[in-house]
Amino acid sequence: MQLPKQYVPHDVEDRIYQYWLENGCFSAQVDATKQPFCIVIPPPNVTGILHMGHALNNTIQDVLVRFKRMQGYESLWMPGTDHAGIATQNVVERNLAKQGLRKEDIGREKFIEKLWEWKDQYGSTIIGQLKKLGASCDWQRQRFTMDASYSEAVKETFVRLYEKGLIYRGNYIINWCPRCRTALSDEEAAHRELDGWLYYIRYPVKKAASNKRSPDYIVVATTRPETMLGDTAVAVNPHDKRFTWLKGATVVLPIMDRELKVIEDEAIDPEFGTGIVKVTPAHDPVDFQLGKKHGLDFVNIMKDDAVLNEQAGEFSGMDRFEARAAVLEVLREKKLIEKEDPYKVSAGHCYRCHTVIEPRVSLQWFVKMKPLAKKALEVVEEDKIRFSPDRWKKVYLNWMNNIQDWCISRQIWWGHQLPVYYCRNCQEMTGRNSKSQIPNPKSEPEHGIIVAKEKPAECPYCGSTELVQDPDVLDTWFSSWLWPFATFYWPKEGNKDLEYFYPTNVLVTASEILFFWVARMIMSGLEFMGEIPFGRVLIHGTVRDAKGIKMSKSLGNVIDPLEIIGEFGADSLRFSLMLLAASGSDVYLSKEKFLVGRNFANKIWNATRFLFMKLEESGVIVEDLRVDSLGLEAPDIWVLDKLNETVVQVTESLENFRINEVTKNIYDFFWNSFCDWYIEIVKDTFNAKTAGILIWCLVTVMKLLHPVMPFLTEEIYQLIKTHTRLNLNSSVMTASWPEPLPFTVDEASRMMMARAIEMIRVIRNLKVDLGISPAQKIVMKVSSRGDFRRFFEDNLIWINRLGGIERVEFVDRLRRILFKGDGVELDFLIDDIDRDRFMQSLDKKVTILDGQCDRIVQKLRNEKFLKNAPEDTVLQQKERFEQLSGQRQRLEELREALKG
RNA sequence: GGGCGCAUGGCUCAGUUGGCUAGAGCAUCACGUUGACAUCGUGAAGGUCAGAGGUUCAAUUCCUCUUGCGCCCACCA
Repeated sequence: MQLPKQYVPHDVEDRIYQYWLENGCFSAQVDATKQPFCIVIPPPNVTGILHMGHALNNTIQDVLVRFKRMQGYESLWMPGTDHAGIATQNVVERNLAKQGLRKEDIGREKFIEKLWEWKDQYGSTIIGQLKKLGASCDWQRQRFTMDASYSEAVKETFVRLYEKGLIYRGNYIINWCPRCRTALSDEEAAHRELDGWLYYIRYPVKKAASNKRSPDYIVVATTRPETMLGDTAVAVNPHDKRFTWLKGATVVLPIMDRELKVIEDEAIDPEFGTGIVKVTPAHDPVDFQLGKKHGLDFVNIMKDDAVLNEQAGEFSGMDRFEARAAVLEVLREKKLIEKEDPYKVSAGHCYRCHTVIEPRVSLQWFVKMKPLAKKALEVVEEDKIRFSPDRWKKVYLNWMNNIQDWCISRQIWWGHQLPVYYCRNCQEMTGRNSKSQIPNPKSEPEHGIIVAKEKPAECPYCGSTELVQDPDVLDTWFSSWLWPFATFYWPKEGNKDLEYFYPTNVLVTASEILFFWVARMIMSGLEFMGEIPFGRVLIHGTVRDAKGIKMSKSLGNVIDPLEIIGEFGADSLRFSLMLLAASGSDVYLSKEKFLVGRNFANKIWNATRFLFMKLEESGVIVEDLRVDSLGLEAPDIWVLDKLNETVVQVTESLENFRINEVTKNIYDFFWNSFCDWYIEIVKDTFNAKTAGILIWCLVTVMKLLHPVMPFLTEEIYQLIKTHTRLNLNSSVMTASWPEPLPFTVDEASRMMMARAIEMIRVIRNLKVDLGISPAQKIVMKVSSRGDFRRFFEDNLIWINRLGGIERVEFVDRLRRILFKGDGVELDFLIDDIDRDRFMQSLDKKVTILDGQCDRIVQKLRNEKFLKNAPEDTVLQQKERFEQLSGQRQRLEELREALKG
């Protein structure tokens, strides 16, 4: 069988993935004889298309899961998707808009139907893409956050929290997205700084309380002038002497001609603006607090699409930004604007559609977070849950300590409808933004509100059967936060899977959803399971483009992982990503970066191809490796020692989530030690012994590399089976993780190899320094004694080969010496050497050595160093000095000899 | 306003209790088709480890400050 000269991933990947699926390689079962290892996938949105962030996130997970599986754990990677309320609804709404329809035109039921249709058709796109990436998820367990069983869990938790008094309904100021027309949580409002203006507006003073003469007007500063239409007070700091006269005065709101109260509050910063604040309790979070505290009126001036309502008088019907301009115009006309300063305005933006958020008083449902946060703080403080990198611990604790109540009701249709029923008889079914805008928070259960998993037959308060379910749905994260246990069909009784796999082991995620998701999962796990949901949180960096800008579709700077897979293969993509993703640091990508992975895959492929060729050529049959009976020679021991070292390092790096070290170590061993040295060394002495070692190294590397490059390693593993008689596992992915081979390396042979390798480098260098073509084989005269002489002669074949040497003549003494090493002197049988060039290179080496020696001498002459430094260090430096000065001495002699 | 992170050859990064000659890959240059691989081989050049100060016998590494870049949090009207 002839293998192609280049590794062609397309021929391999789909076939192998299919093989894994058919053999149930990804499925995990409860197995009491094994330790479980479980990762739950951060469920991608059903609207999702695989991007580099996913590729990074999921490759890390796959590496860990595959590693643990090979280590003998019952390894489960739980997959699934998130219904992504707002995002998905937006997509389907857009599709509807193409037909000129709004969701209201077809009604809720029909619209939901359309959403499910869309989900069935496109919702698994990203799952297919994850398969392309090589993800070894247990697909039979795939879950969706709106599965019937999952909905049960959502309802269960809502009811439990409500019964515990941790869920309440109330009129509060919330973040409102006028485009999505829904409330958002604080986390969903992303603050961004924009260039804006600070307007100074004059408010006329009608009458002052004191008889003293007072100004005709006061000046307030605002960035959102249109909100003045909802002003019901002005406020000053009680200690601000400038405005004592204002106390008891009546201020008139321009345009609206409304009388405003004057209030005093410590919260007002006298330094800011004019020291007087306009207060708009219904449209500003701070003002809302002031309004509640001082019993102000709440005037809501906007409809749910941020168009001003009838409360806005002449501006009614205008969009908020139109109204801003219009209000300013009127004020300018009336000469009520004192000044306008350019100003950086920080405004919340909807994290789904990026529209500017409007703070707004609204009747919503909330979760009380402080009680849930308590334990979630403890488990992280006590390191029961550990973050990697650990700096995230601080970020987490800081957020958790300052946690605010969570607004969970959304005014959209796609999602889990609140398990809340209103009795028409007891509850007046007013609209959400009824005229009564005065906040009326009640944590006591209200009459006529029934919270239950199923619709009750009648109202428990009055017996009426006219019950209506709350039309709102829950925040998507209210279902996602149950992911680590709801995916195991919690709260079903006698749940063996849940018992076995929960708590899960590692959660791998980007820092962006630390608060949205990770923190909340910790709270929900503790609350509902009474146990942490995972022991480790691995936080990786953000994927950026070559300039360091975050990759995003809207910026058009994305590199499509599927395109990379198409061009270079999934393994190349994975390897390159893992190599670049140092733990927790951001990844800067450009297309060229994937060449490393592609080239490495190709290198492995060709080394394999070569080994198979040699096997066929020589007719050697490779059977299981028996190190003790092979009669290992120096290069064999050397390479197996390096291999052992690699096994240890790679295993340790994986245990510590340092995946970029894994790729580096394997790359280095395979390319340098194995290909550049060992294969070259044994090329001419290929026999049963070396074949065994070569194949053993290859098998071991395939295992070590399998978590990162699953396809290539499986393909080669299978090929090894057909080319040898090794007793291998059916698949590399279920093979056992490598252990270091049990043998000890004697220090002497290790030294011999190191010296031989060094000598070959010297010979190669000499050729360059002497102006000899590397292709030209030279005859070398050698004077060597003792062990190294013996080693030299024993290993002559490969030393000659790698040094480009025709033959070696051993002599007692050299007349001319080109190199003096430890126990060896060399000369080339060649007359016309480029003496100047050679001298030059010698000079340079001497200079470098001089510098190094000087530094050490300085240290060794320093009494304080000798006194204070540990003995080891001093000894080390002394040895080092011996070595360097020896080298220097020999170079000096060479120089003298050449001169003379 | 508070907190965090990063700054190492042209580029991307290693450098894990302070002490071997600060390493690698890519890019550059020179040479090379020696029976796998030009997606390759051999070799070379390239670094005041951002700046200043401090601790120490010794600092890329620890501390302080400065500068530059990035991120997160916050009720800066």
